[in-house]
Amino acid sequence: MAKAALAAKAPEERRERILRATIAVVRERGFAGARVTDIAVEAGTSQGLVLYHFGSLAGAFAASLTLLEDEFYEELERNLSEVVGPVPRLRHIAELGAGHGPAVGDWRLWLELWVRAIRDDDARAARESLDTRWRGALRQVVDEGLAAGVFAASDPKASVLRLAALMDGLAIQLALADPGMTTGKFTELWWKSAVLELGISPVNATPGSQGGPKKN
Amino acid sequence: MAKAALAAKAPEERRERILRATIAVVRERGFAGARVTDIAVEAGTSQGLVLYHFGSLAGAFAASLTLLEDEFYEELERNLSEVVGPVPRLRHIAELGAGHGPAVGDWRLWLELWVRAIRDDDARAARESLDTRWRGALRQVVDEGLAAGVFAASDPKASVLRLAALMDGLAIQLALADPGMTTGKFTELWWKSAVLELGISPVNATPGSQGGPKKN
DNA sequence: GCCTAACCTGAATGACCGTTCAAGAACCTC
DNA sequence: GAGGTTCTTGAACGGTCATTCAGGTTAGGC
Repeated sequence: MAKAALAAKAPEERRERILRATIAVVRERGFAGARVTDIAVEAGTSQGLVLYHFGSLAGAFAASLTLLEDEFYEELERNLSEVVGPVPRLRHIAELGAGHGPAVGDWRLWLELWVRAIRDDDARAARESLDTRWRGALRQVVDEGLAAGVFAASDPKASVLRLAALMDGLAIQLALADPGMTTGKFTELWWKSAVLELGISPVNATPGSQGGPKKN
Repeated sequence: MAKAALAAKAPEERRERILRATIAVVRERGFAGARVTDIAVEAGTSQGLVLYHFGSLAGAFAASLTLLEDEFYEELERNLSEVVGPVPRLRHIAELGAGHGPAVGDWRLWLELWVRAIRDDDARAARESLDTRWRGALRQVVDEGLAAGVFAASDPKASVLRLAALMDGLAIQLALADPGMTTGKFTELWWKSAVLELGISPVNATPGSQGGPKKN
């Protein structure tokens, strides 16, 4: 019985292991450089199995995207639930981009996804969904702050769009290790914009005011 | 004599034609999908010649990047010189991203370059140089406005960084045809940020105040 | 008008890599 | 525990390129 249960799970576990391997390889080599063999080796199985489960390399890519989506969402939720109150949450978001959390902070993977989304429908859908969720989370924090009276925004939707886009733009420079861009700068540049955009008062805007002691 | 001059130029012209073809093909199919044959066909020559001039496909990519750089810079200069005064110039920049000018507005090509820059040194250098120039141009406009007293910025460098990054971030959505993102929205979202970031007074901030009649 | 060097071509080469396949292992059902 | 289904493997296949090459063409120097 125990053996049976274990066995029943094994194929499913293997499948997932392959999906994770796919993501890892894409992260490492990009979509363009990811080979079936790389994935098989990374997952500790054979090429054959990768194709057995997903039909083709493209199939493996597509399937790995939905895993990515799920994990991104889950991690985002977990991350934001750690912190309470609109200002600290927003600050937390500012710091999220700087590399907290493997899925969220993985900007190079994001770049890969964007480019793939130009020509691949699965990637396009995944990226769109990911982005929508991400903006939704940001929007939620903004609404909280608005309701609490600590944020002010005449057009919250536009503000969210801008803040999300700014983060992507800064992320490019972080991902490409632009000289002069660091995680610290990333956080502060974005935070300053958020303060400006949402009319956060200087009293609340100090990073140290609600978080632990921090030196940026 | 005339014949000689023409002949002397022919190989060089062909070379350049190949470089332009390379850019065109990358734009169309991406770096990952660009084949030597595609380039040869696009340029109206043979595969052999592409390799003869550039040694390898990667060589053709690299060489085409420097052409891209030059043309980008040239076009940027030309574009900005068309308009006089800091506010109209900044407004012009806001509209630049929305597709004016083939090199500047070509956001998909930009995405391709970013991803290639993750792993290719030539692309990395090209992208960095391109970005530096771009930020420099923006910085120049900002400084003009500061000197004229129509802009206010406590940290111009940071403002430029943010405005440049915001444009990249918005560009991603434009490039990927995100539902709800249009060239008009792109321009207005960026412009609003610029107004906020640079403390442009509402009197100056109205798009129509210095340009032709416009409805956004 | 030859000679040499630069240009140019497209067919041949060979490596790489996705996919197929034949065979076997594992395991569930009855 | 026999039969059948699901999983798993790795070798073999075949197609797709980048690159090489052998052989032209062109043109400028002499």
